Amino acid sequence: MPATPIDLRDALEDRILTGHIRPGDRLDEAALARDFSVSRTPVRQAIFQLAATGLVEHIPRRGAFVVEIGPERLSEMFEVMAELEALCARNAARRALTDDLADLGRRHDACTEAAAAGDADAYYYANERFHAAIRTIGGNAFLLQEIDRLQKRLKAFRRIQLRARDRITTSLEEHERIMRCLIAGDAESAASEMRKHISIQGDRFGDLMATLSRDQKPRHYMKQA
Amino acid sequence: MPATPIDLRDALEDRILTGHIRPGDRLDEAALARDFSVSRTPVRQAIFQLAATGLVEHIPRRGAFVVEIGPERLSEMFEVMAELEALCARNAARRALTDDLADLGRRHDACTEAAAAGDADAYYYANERFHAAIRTIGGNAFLLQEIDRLQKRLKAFRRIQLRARDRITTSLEEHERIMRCLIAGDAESAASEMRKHISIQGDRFGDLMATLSRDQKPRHYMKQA
DNA sequence: AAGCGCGGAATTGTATACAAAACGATTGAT
DNA sequence: ATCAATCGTTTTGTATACAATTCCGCGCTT
Repeated sequence: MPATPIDLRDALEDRILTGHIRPGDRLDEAALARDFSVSRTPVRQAIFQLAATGLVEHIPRRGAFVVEIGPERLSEMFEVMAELEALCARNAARRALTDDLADLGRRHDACTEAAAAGDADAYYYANERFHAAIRTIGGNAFLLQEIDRLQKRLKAFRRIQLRARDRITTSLEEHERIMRCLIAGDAESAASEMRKHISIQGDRFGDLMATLSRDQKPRHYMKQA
Repeated sequence: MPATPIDLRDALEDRILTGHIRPGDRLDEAALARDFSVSRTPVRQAIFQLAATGLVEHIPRRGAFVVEIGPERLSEMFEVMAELEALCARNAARRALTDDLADLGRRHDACTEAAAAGDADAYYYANERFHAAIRTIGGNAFLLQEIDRLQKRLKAFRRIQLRARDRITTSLEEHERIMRCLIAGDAESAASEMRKHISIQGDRFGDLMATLSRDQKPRHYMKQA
């Protein structure tokens, strides 16, 4: 990538999301500037923007670091995510048209197929599409935007994917239940099922994190000099 | 304020939140730079940060504008806010210690007094403190952070306050109900009451907005040249 | 008179230069 | 030998200069 005149921010964000730059790493302005063949000025802009969204933490005269999220914070984020997705489901149950449900059904089928094939990657993708559909049907554009933002922040920590076979099976069952609620137009149940569905992922992820972080020592800066 | 070496961002944000700079206004880099007695560089940083949080919208070669939120978007934001506060309430119901409840009771009393005195400003403040307590008891730091961010974005449109007398009365009744749920440890009811409580505010605010916006014409830029 | 194009002024975006603060390491004292 | 202070280096933060684009108004054409 020789030059990125339009949106350097996305390029940097991408490096973080893809794990090229990892949590805890310092964002070296000069190095990034060289790397992207621009001056430090636009690099700093990008860094500050990412700091404002919460993806990186900027410490005034020390530098910017990709946020390191501990298990507790991660669990908190999943709790919020669960609530937001539950809201989508609640709205979707009320607002879904028959066409929407048909489309959703197709996406659910795709999940089923991926699960049957035991293709974890395919399931991951189909799962995303299933949830995306529900979010869209929910029809709250602002909510969608917030969910996207939160997803980005979580994605940085999704490098280690949940590929456990049994999880896919239960995940699919949960989708099944959610779908039934949506078809029935039962908003409260849809919300509650969705909340559970996401929470479980969060719990599992949290467990995994906790396990992995055991042999990772705290890496850098302290609050005060 | 002759100089703001540390955090210009907050100063700018404050100008927006206090209505000194209003929705739809363009943020003139040069003017702000003069105004704060700094160069354009830090001003631009601040603007970009605010853009990333969603308070201002930055259009590449056109400038930055304080976001103008229409009634629909506002309603969406309130819906999300209601859900987030409901989550706080749900957690608070589960996690509240007796000390927490005692403190909350005192804050509730403050609301009651303000309402009895018919002091809308005092009620507004006491109300804030009541909600803040519940959020804290909820104990999800990330959630708190998100709520703060959302509040800021809404506050820019709260210049016109809800001072209706009857609203205060019903608001107080709603607080009463929420408190009972919290004391009883009924998480689901607490969440649902809180959601209703916030939603109503949103609806009323939306109505007000819709009324006011009738004689305000669209002000600026269009998507494409 | 209305629409179009052209040119100057203003504004945004980027680069570079410089000031100030933090970091690291070497040196000196106890 | 350990700790502390100081000097040089590195890195962040700010200012300024300049390039590029957009905005705005003028005059021209039809």
